[in-house]
Amino acid sequence: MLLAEVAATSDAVSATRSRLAKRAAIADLLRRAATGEPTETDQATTIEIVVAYIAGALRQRRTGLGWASLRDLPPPATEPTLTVRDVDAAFAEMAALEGPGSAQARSAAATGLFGAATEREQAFLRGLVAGELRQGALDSVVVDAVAEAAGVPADAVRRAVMMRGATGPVASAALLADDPLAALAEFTLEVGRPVRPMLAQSAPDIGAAFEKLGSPDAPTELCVDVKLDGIRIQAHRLGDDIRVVTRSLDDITERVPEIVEVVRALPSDRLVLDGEALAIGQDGVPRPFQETAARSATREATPEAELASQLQLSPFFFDVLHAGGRDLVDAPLRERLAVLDEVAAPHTVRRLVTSDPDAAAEFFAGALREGQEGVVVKSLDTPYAAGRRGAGWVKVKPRQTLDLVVLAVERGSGRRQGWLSNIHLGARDPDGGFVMLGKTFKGMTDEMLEWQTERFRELQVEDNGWVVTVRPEQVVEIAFDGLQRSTRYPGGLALRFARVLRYRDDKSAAEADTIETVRTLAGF
DNA sequence: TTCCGACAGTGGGGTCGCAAT
DNA sequence: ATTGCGACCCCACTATCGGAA
Repeated sequence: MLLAEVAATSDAVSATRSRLAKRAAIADLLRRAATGEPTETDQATTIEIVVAYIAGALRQRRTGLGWASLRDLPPPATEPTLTVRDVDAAFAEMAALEGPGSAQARSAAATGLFGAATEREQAFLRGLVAGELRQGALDSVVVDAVAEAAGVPADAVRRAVMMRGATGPVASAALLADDPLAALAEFTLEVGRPVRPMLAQSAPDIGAAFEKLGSPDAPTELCVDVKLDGIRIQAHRLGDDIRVVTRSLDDITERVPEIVEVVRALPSDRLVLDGEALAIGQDGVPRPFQETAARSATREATPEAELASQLQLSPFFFDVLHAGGRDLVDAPLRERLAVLDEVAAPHTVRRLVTSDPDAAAEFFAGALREGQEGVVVKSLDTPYAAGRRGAGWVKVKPRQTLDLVVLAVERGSGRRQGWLSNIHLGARDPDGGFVMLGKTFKGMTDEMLEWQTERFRELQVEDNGWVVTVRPEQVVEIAFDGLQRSTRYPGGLALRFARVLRYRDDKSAAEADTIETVRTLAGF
């Protein structure tokens, strides 16, 4: 199959806002991809590549190519000749390059590939490399399209994808099998093969979380887990063979020997566990997320690094998908927790099971006093809905706010093209001026974007084509999750997950919060 | 007919590893 | 040694479509 056909489908997908029409266009592409290659193997490969590309991704996890390396492209070809397998082979080659001179070799390979692409194909490839296709369809829509093309229920495909941890192999199986449903049914949980993790929704407070999960009439018993501020881990154990992966199913086994040891010492030798890993201080208090992130991102535990850091990650498990030969994905949480306590104690997350929102609120407050991030409220009746932001789990975190001053605005892109979008935030310095603490584009409605575009044009003092600097007069109320150390900003600290609550026209910049207030909040 | 669940989009800060400078 | 880029860890929020109620 030609790359041009995939690009043409991408155009059709972009051109409509209807998800059903997007799905139909992709299903049609997949049907065509499922025929026309010489061998069954080529056929399967082609489907896998097309599934990746039309979902806006390359098959290679890392190519070393990024936005910056595509600034200067060779002149485009006039006729489309590239097949999707040519393109995949080219990226595979680039991904395999390493060592001195690799950047040049990669650049040469990219020039070769892009030089063989037409103008339209170049744009499509650039979108794939940068992960910015913006056609209104990602993996979920493609999964639905696979179902349509194979003539099977979407749930059957979705479930197979969650078990396989990837869409490509599931799509080729469904599209090439004589009996697609039977082929999909063969994708079952396999110990050692990562599964897409179940995600949580969020709620502003415990009461809202209970409302989402409980029955409106009678009190409902719910599980309240402490939410830890670390990295998500999924641990697989098959005898002495242990594997640890992250939320995106990246294998980090080599980086976390201490977690491997914990799992190895558990009483069951066939396990799939879901949990969180983080660094805990000598005092038992969780270390800041930045330290956990640094520890888990360090690839080789060199002896010096080991000595220097002394920082160990501790795993805390909150779910179990398989134990001792028994699959638990479809079992209700209540049952899974009973098994979890048998196989993972004491390395489990602390929890409370209650139907009383007040008791849950007290538990939440206690978790915060311990230095934890918050809680996750869970229905005890739901199965493990992998890979979807299912309604079964709801997280609750505290929210802090500050009144800050807008120092500059950046032009928006994509659907925010034409609007001033991303605002720079400053705290007042009592000695004069403002100290920048970060930026945010979150929490803005279209109406606010419209308003702020006009407002900041009024306050404009400079426009360099990307950033519009403004007179520091507009106060904005910002919500955020916490403060972290920063080397980027002059105050040495930055806001974590800042978002706009509202613009405050009742306050002048002279009444905005000061950098001292922020420092006191941060405690450093 | 209205409501709401699921999805895509729009980017945020920090960290490491790696190649080039 | 420093710098710039790529990849990936954490993520919040709004707009929209289309099926459920």
